Amino acid sequence: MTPRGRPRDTQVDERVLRAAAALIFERGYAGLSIDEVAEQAGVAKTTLYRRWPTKDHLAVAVVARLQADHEITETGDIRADLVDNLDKIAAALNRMRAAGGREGPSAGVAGELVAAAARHDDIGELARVQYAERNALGIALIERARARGELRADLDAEVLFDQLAGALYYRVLITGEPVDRAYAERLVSSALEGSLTCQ
Amino acid sequence: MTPRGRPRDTQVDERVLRAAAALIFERGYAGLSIDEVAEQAGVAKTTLYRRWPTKDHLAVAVVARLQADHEITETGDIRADLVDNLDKIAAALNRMRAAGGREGPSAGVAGELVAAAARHDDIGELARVQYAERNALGIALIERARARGELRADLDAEVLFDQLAGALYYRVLITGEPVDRAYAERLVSSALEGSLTCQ
DNA sequence: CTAAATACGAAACTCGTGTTGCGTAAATGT
DNA sequence: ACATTTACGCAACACGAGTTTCGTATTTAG
Repeated sequence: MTPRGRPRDTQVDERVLRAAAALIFERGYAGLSIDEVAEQAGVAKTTLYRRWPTKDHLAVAVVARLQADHEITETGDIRADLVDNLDKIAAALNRMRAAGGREGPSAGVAGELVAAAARHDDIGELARVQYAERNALGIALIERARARGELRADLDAEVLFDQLAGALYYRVLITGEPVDRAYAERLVSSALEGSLTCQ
Repeated sequence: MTPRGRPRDTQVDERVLRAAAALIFERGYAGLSIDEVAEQAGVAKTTLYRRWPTKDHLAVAVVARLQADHEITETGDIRADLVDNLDKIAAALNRMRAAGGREGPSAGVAGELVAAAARHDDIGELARVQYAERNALGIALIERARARGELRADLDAEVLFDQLAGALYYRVLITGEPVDRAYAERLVSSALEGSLTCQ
């Protein structure tokens, strides 16, 4: 069941993604020019647009290749497991934030990707599926700790994970504050131990 | 100390912002065309660019006018106070999300504004100051509840507020899930009560 | 009244994204 | 072989953001 016409040149994808990655990580999202990518990849612009219909789609493809979806580690200690997985999320966010040689509090490429998902339904749908999968893994991790008796029985696992991951994204995208392992530890402590005086 | 030359026509700001607001709320961010705004406002494009140097700046000005910064209410019951203030944040997010007649899980204009803050340092700086003020109000609210003895003494107020606000932004910008008062209540319950089995 | 300073308006311009039309290349089915 | 289908490359194009140039209008300083 090979398709009818001339097959696509598989080298095109590789060369374009490589050139685009070089540009986006050197000059940032605004410095990523489609014409320049096409030229550096030695490919016609029309060929490029056949694969990625907009600059946003191309940028998402570039970043997606580099975010090797991190494996979830599980030691059996929920505190350590949560810190570890949040730290991996934070690392991925920091990589995107730093693209383009940026330093300050700006969200960098991470902010552009949020807009890309808001602009194009297909990108948004794809991203939400990925996030849903990651959320499900985190929730499952929490549920298993609850089954072991580490966590309280009436816990809201979905909300708990939103609180943890959400705080990281909030700082990177909104307030511009740094996120690192130390922050992940504060976060997990606060969420697990609660804030009410002892009941 | 009036400045030297011809004074600016104050009607220009009003007419431009009104025209831009109409366009952005009817057609969304992509449907906001500078040429069209200038035409509908009866103003030359150069005049418009003298006030707002980019489309992003204009869009931020439009949205900023509509987000009458909500007053913080305080009843003395920290649970009710947090739910109330989170609900106001959620309402503002939902307004931005719905601009342009959008319905689905997309972040809508909210996503574009995140990117605008990432692209332009001055917008980012302005936004971060606003967020810092709002965070400070939330943290102060929490601190007063702690002083009253409602909350535990060793609590991390900064992280607690990140958890609450962050979960809202996470759902709107990232996972696309809805945020409403019911969710705010789940959120506050989870954060206040913690997740560990009783210590 | 005159000069300097600033604002407004109109038109032409640059630049980047994305599209279109057309000629050519490489595969399949009969 | 030959028609069909799809991919590639090239050039021209449409469109919107943002800039530049220049003429005109309105204000203050002297």
